[in-house]
Amino acid sequence: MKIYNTMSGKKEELKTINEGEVKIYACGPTVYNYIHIGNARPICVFDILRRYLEYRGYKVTYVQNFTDIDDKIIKKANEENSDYKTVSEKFIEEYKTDSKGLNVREATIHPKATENIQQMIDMVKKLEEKGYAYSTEYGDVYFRTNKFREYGKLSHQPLEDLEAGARIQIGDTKENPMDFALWKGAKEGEPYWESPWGKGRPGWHIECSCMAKRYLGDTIDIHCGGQDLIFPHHENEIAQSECSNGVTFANYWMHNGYINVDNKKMSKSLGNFFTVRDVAEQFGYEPIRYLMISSHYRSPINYSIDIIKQCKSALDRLYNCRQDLAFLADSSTGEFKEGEQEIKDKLLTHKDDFISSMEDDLNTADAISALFELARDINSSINAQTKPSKELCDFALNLYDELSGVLGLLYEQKDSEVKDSVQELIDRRTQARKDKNWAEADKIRNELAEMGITIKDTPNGTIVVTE
RNA sequence: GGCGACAUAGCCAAGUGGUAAGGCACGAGUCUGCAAAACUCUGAUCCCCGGUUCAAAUCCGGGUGUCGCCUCCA
Repeated sequence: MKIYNTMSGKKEELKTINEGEVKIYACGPTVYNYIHIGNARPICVFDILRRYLEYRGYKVTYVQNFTDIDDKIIKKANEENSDYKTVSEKFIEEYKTDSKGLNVREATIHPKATENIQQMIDMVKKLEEKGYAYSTEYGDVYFRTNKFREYGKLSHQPLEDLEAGARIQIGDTKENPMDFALWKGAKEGEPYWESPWGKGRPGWHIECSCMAKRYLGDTIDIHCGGQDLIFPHHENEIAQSECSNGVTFANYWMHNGYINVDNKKMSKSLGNFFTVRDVAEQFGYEPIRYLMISSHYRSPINYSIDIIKQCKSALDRLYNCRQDLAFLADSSTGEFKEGEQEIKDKLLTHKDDFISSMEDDLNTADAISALFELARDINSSINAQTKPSKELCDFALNLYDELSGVLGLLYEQKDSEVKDSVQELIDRRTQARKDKNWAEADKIRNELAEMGITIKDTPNGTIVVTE
């Protein structure tokens, strides 16, 4: 598989440290609020990366952290007259609700920053011993950026250029404006942990360096996150990890593009965000996931209600195909018939297309078009036929589920169990239609509609569409 | 100021040298008692100007426009 590596700026063939295994670290949320559509993008995209790698036979260890101690969490807790732990625990639960709704699989490990304080203290100590860190009179510890010659290698900006744009704060005790906090001395009323530098708490960047090291090792295969983490977060992680461990931190860096609103980046600070929860309540979760898949993960996406509606319609098409096929598979019998082998071969070409798209830097937009082509062939070559064999139906259904499963789509499977009372109405209507008693048939259909049940007639019987 | 991304039909969006995938919406037709679904058909000289080439949406140069990072942010 080819992956675009931010570090090199090129697509590279994925070569893992251990054959057949991939170690992935994905930066997780700071839990002080509901996630918005922009946050949902890396969550969905890298879930698909993981699913695809597993589909291709890799053993994937996927670590995604929760930042559960941070300025913003403390601020939120103060606003609500609460404490950081109450806030973070609440929003970890809310996060899990949303990610489950988006059909994102749980990470192999979901570590929390506060469960790794000792590891962070140890790493900061080590950096201090090696001369990469210094403490100040306020109990803060900073990373000495100009000691790390490669600082800026991920964002492709030499330190001097970064400095030129940096803001210097009055009263700053840093040696250099680009130095960043590894450990923050506790201010009055803030949560703290004991450390060699007094009471304090970890800086944001050190968390990820430590959790990646603890759960995946000194060098990992893929590190991923949003483009806005390239600088300074990931740059700083590299500085911390490589200076303390002495080896390359991550072999591949993957970054997803932004979700925009009216062509402006969706962000909490701009306030132009839509929460996943709100959109899901109106349209369901799945159109959000579909939106992430419908374009390449590095391209920007312009969010709008209209786009979500389009995604929903596109999903309906995929669901319709599957529903008809499943219905048919249920009622059909027998082994491959004459001519069906050709149909099978034709369907398989879409699988090849699907895989080669995914192999090319996770081109989900191209991959999903293969799924639509598969749907079209299933509709015309199987669903429209009166008596396809059971073997062909099952083959097609398995293939369809296989490919949609890699993308994590079509997970809102409708309950195929139809209530007896409903089935009875449908049977009565079927009889009425046989008798050409259209008035009675339409009356029953209206009754069903009033119950919120939509039906459609196919050559192979009547299907319940929604209930 | 430094670094970077993007510009393809009404909308969304693939395609990185050989005359434009897919989806949504619209229209026409087929099928069906009707409805729904499905199927078929219809629609783009790929932001502009040069250049390279037998051949460019695709490479090079120059414009124009939009956005991002350099500050917490996915």
